[in-house]
Amino acid sequence: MPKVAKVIVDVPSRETDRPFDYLISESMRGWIDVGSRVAVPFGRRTVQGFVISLSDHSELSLSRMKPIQELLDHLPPLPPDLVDLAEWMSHEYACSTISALQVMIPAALKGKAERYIRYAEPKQDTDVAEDEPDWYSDSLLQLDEEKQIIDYVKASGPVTVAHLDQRYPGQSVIIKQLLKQGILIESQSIKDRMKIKTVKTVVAAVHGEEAEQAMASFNAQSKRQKEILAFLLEVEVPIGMQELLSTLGATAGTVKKLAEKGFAIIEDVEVFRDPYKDRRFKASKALSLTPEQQAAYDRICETVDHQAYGVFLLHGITGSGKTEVYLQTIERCMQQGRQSIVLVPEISLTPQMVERFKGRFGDKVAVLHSRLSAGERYDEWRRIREGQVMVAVGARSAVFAPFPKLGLIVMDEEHETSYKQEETPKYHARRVAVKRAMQHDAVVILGSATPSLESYHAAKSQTNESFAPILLEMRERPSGSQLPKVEIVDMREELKEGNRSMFSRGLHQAILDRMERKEQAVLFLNRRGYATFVMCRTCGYVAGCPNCDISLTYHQKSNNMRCHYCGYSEVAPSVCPECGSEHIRYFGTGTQRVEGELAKLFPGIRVIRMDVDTTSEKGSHEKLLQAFRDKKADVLLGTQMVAKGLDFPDVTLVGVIAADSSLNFPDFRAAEKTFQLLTQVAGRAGRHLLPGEVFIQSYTPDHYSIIHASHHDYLSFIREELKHRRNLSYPPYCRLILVTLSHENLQLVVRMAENFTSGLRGRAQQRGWFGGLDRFTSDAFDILGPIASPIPKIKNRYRFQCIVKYRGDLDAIDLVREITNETLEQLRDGLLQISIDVDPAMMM
DNA sequence: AGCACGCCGACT
DNA sequence: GTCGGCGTGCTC
Repeated sequence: MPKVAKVIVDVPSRETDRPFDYLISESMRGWIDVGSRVAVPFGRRTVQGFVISLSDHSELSLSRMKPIQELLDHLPPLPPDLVDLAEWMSHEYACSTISALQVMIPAALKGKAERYIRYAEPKQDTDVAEDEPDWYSDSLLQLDEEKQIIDYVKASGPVTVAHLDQRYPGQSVIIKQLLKQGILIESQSIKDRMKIKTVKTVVAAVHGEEAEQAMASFNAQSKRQKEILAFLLEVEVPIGMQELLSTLGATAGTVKKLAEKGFAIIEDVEVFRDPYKDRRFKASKALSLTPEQQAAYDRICETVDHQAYGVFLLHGITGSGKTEVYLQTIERCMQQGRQSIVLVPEISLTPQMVERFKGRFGDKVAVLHSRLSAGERYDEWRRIREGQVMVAVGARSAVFAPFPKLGLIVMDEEHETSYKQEETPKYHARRVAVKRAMQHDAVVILGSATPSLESYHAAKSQTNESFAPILLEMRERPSGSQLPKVEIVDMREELKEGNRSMFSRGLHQAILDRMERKEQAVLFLNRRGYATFVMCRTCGYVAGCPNCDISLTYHQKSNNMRCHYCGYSEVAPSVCPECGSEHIRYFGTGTQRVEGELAKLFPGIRVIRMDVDTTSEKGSHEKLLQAFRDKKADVLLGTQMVAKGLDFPDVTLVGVIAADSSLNFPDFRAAEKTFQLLTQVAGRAGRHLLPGEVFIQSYTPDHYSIIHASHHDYLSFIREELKHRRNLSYPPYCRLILVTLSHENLQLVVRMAENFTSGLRGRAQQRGWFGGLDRFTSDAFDILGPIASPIPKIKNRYRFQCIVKYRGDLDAIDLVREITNETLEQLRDGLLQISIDVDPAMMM
């Protein structure tokens, strides 16, 4: 039996990001496992840690090792495969192992040390006894207080430091002294943030003849007890204390008496907080599949039935019934005794979505989402860990659901950027899902109407560099309904003809029509963030970087425009360099402005506005949508968030105010994002009985992303976009790492950023990464920057960034990490922060 | 991250 | 002369 445990301690620092060896005491052997959560002494405090492996040996001598102090859970919170996955993540995303482990478990298990104080029983022949005169000789006043504290601790047993501080305020000095003298002793143990909720249950402890004897033993006075026992004998199974008391009108004292006599047993039983306890879910049965659905399902099942690893990219237009394919594949897995994970973007984890899974699989489903309380989340997670459910539905982090026999991971809307975590560890759930599927010989289904370029390219090229999904297509809607007609409106024409408003005449008229017909409209303002770009309203010209082909960001203070990839900058023009028009200015419209304009142009119009301001409150998101569903408004006006997962029967008009604002967002994915957004929006209208109409307003109406979106033509779009990416060498033709350095001192951070890039460049040169080695461009490795970050200062810290471009087969992550460590060592002031973002979703 | 050890300024 | 400032180094 192993005596040594390698433990990753919960101390977030670079120096402690490695295993520490601990002895497993005799009594704990056999209980400690890989994935166990333990309390260990670390320095002079106690911290939480995770066992990542067991061993019989250690580099350290026995005497230098400390024993594990405490085992914190009955069942290790992490199965071994997740421990392996955490180590993989720490390499792939250049994050600490502890941060990877922490993201896998619910917040409730993030235990912190609590300090306890108890009285040290004086031993007859120790120094403590001899020291006594010493501390008795202090001033009488203090002596009195000391005595009080000692007596209190003696009487009440171990108490927390916090409690003692509260009871004897301002006397921490005395307590410290007593600790120093060894009269009081301090200990620490890990306390979870959340307690397991229990409920008292009662069950009869006697049966048959015994029970008869017991029943006979009651006298007139103990009539109540007799009643209770009779009841318990009848129900046989344990019954909740509350239920027992209320049905019989008895009191807890009576039941306790019965238990004391040994006739009944009162037990604490764990209960699970069920967030969907009061909801009724309409049971649903498997629908019959269309030929397309059937073909996809059959192909996937082939792999599922072999219990082999496989990734499928299910490309199906909006309304083609992808969810039904997921549901039936999950069913198939379940029949084989294997569990499934369903990942959905947080924003579409709506009650309707949950209903589909609960309706089909009932209480075999656990749901994990951010709106749950920490306790509810913890309980749902435990139902997974303890094998009580077969399906986990949730956002990004549900990819870590600790199932024993994982058979399937479904990732719906796989192109969504919310699958990339923006905080450390900055993982992408898609990559993690693929990795987990490999570990488990499981299947991944990536579903989307507009697959990401990464996934589509991987499927087409079948270079198994990262993963090579099998492409499955679904082009029809089971309902047979047609995709709506999309009209592109050229806003330059509108301006030319004297319409300076933000609504084209066509859209204006369409809104009036809906108000008259009592139908509804969704207006969509696809503005992302604050970044402003410079655009000509006459000809649609947008100032872009000559090197990077992304829009330049306008800076008001200096009146210049900059590229936040490579640092190129030029003065903002006052007339359009293309057509000479003076209608050139920075561009950006807020939802409030649109709302004001609507009120002005359409008297009496009822608008629900949905943006970060109106949805910051918990639950407000759903409330607003419900209000709109109840027809409390004519128009729903919002940003991205209105585009997803919405399905309103009375919406017959969708308007995109300005497709340009997302198209010219300074990011190489701007066109892709625009296409996805527009396709999604276009798919929203007219899904029901009423035919739908879509207006897309733009100053660059001939851009391929707008044209192809209007024809619902994914293939043409992706061909064109892939060509662009290849020409400029952006993903999926290379990989990127975004490195951001920050410090309060501007000069310092500039210098360190330069040191970092030159260090990186030098080392890459040594490895021969520069030069004409690769397939598409001149270099296999390139560094852009350093330049000021798009947000150059956050919380008084100046930020500089650089972008590392590299061919996927180079271990650039390792090199970046190495140089990061060296840079941090150059300036050991603890104030320099370097953040590494592998495969960044947003380059900000 | 904490926490202690360790070596230089303004106070009883 | 001491309290305490935070630089530096370590935690199995």
